[in-house]
Amino acid sequence: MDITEVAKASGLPASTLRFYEEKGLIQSNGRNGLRRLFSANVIERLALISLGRSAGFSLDEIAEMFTPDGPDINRALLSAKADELDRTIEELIAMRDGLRHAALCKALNHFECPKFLRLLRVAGKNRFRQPNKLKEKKLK
Amino acid sequence: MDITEVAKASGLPASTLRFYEEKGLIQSNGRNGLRRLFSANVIERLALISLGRSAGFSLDEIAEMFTPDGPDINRALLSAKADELDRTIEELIAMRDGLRHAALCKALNHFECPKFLRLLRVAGKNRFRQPNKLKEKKLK
DNA sequence: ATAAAGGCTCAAGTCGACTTGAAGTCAAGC
DNA sequence: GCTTGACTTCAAGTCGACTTGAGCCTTTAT
Repeated sequence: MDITEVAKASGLPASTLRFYEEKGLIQSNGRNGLRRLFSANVIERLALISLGRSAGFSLDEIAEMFTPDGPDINRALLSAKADELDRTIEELIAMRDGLRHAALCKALNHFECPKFLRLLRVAGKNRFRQPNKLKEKKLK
Repeated sequence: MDITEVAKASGLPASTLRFYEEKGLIQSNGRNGLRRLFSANVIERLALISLGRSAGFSLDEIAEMFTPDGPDINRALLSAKADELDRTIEELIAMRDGLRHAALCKALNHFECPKFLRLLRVAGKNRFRQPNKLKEKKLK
């Protein structure tokens, strides 16, 4: 596949694909003249990267998880990341429940609503983290 | 409370608290000379902000959700954000299961493992998003 | 054979979320 | 009364993840 086909199939701009290749997250297998050629499985790999990003992992972390630099993959690392996700999932559930409650609750100020506060405190046990923005990317 | 007390209680550096105040995410209620004074409920508000961040919301989104600029809060917005979180949670669950499987699976390459691919595809139905880094912040 | 389309490289720019640094203020202790 | 240390402002810097722009090279259609 050439780069625009991959771009269309994945929804990512070509510039991002070049950037990911430079970072070692994907590989092109050879060139047609100047032009990169990709094998079809790059699409799956991009889906995985995208999923990892939406799970809050950085590109470096994703590379670490899925680009074995040693003889085999780091299973302990994968388990640790899975555990990390479990904690994040709990937080998101608390946040979602808090939002849903706040959308219905009659209290003017959520901070006066004991139910809301309790939902917050459930997630309050966690250590501090800071993920980032979410941008939308339309699929053409 | 003064700014260092808030910093200790929340685990956030004073610089971040000033930054959040400037953005309108928190308020100081008056000054003692030059120095900001905060009321105790700022701690809860910071917990909420922190939770929102870990749920992938930007500071602007959090402000939008929890700083009513009209007569009352935007309940539809809160529901929409809750729905957004539901989709994110599903993705994270798929990712977590994928990671856990990959940590055990004997296949050299995850892309050759049908179980792993199936887990990916579950989350593949979603549109593309891109959150960001997670940094750790120690609580002293 | 030439021009337009689209790929290429490489450097620089952008954006959100902070952080850092310089320079000033002020209350408290010696 | 002067230093010290914790606070203040404001501008500039940083970091990750891309995006954009300039200038160059090919392939393809005319």
